[in-house]
Amino acid sequence: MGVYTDLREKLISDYATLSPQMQKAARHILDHPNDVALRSMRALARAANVPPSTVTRLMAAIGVDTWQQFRDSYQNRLLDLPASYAHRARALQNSEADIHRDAHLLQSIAQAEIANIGQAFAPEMCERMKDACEHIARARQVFVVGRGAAYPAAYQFAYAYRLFNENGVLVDGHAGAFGDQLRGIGPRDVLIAVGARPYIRDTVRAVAFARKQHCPVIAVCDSDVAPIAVDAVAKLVVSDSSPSFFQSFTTSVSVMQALVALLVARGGQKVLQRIAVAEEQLAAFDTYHEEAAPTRNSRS
Amino acid sequence: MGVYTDLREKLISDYATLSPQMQKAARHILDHPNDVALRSMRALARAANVPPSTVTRLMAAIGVDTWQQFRDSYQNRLLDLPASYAHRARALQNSEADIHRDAHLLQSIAQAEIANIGQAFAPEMCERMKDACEHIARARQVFVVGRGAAYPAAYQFAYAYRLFNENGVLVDGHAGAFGDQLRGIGPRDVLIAVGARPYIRDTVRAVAFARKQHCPVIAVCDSDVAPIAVDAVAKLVVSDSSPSFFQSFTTSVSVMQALVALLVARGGQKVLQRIAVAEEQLAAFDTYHEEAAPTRNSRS
DNA sequence: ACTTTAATGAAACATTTGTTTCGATAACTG
DNA sequence: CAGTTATCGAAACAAATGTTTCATTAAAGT
Repeated sequence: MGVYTDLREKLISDYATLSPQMQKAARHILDHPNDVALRSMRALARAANVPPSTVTRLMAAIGVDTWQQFRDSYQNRLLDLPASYAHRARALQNSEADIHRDAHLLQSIAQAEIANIGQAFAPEMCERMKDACEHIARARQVFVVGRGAAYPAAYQFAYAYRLFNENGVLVDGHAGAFGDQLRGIGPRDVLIAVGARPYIRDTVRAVAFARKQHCPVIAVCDSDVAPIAVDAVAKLVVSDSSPSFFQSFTTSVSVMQALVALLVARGGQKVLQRIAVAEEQLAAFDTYHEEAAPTRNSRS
Repeated sequence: MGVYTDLREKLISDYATLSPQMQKAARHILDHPNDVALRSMRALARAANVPPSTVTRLMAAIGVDTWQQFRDSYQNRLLDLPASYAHRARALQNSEADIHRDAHLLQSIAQAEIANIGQAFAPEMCERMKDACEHIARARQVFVVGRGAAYPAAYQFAYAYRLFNENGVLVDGHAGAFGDQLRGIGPRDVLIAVGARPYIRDTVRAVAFARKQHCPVIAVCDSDVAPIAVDAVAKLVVSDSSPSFFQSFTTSVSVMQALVALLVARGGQKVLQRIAVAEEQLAAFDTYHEEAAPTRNSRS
């Protein structure tokens, strides 16, 4: 069981000295250790976008004679892990509390997240998501509102959406301009409102205002009868149950992301091109960090 | 096609009707399920003292088309993907594309989310989260930085953290004050940086600056060798793989939330009281919508 | 500028893989 | 008993795997 850690550590410590292509391979291995254990070397190379020879060379570079050796150590790691996620959590529940309380809490969180995702992507919800997309695709302007803990979900959608459409508005109420941003909202627009109990007044007001202007509302919330879901054309109900003290909006983020994915899939090639343009612009603005060129002369 | 529900059950129930040699193979499979997932069919046959053809025949006998299918289900069990999801997704893949393409996409997203959560909350990562909490709990000030798509994760943490501690700073670079917000950062503070490839320059710069000031860094990122993870005291690696076009930061949000939960658990009663106070304040500011009193005649 | 070196991907290579074929053997049936 | 069937394993097969080779290219050194 020590073999695995050694190889992984070696991969990390030697990373800087590796050639660019080997870095690509090493990185994929570090990020997808299970691929090493379960898939073939060639399959891994394909996934990493690297010729098979590079992987072989990488083995030599980190002092491993053969891919089989490397793979074995990763398989052992898999075998050391308790078999099942559910089993893991259950086992922890039965163990002494003090040392494992943290671990138990984390496992509970993970379990809750998975359960929430499962509910949010149940068949009926998927149908509702598709309906929601129809409305969004037809809309003149797409407003998104989410305050407090729900803000990340709203932001996430607005950020991604703006990469391929210019008619998205994140109603974030900066500088108190909460009302301003909704000015002009009407029947041909759509408002996506994110919130869960306790509902934040601003969000409820925004929904009420939109409804009064006959603007269709898509509600991402915790109940079919949530105040922001009344008369909504699509109610995307996400469970926010969490063992932690706070309500969990992570599932809302997932749902918002799924909406974006649906829109992109619907938009086809044209949307992809727009995204490419947006990315170019970001690169031109020097937004992204250029990865360090592999230090050639810094080898040990 | 057909009975994917549980191949192991099928093996057990049909065991009596199988030919002696097939029973030998079946028995070995039942006794050594991991061999199915990790080793080759021929290797398994050797271990079971059976010619390869027997295994192939066994597959046909239990109604499985190909060894690959069989092996996949055992690999999934190892990876602990909830079976229902894997199967649902696979079933949809085989269905007519046009109507179900959206459904398939959504199922893939759900599946990916669950897999990502599973990885992020693997035992080793849980250890790292606990380490990270130690640093946060000791810190004089807690800085959080995340730009672009990673912003929701950073925001989520800052928002929740501020409910029970006043030493949290969300480095969001509003009004270009990106540098200002990091002024005074030092060895007794901690910087939590969230980001994935492509890394946004601001985030990388923030990390570099913090490191120069000898401030410990907690990196929530997509790789052990991410630029923002260099020399980090805790590297929380979250996979951002997603079938959608965009990288998925939902797992990062989950991890950030888990950090908060750990901190709250660690803080005990005192923290809970502070949260109660914070909520009272919010209520006093009229932040929350008062739910309509259940109208008497609107019984469910 | 030229030489030397390192890096890279395509192709070739020998194995190994999962599957199929086919003759041999055993078991059962009439 | 003969004849049919079911079972089995060796061999053949195409497809894949992991590795090595080699020519080409890009970078460093002189």
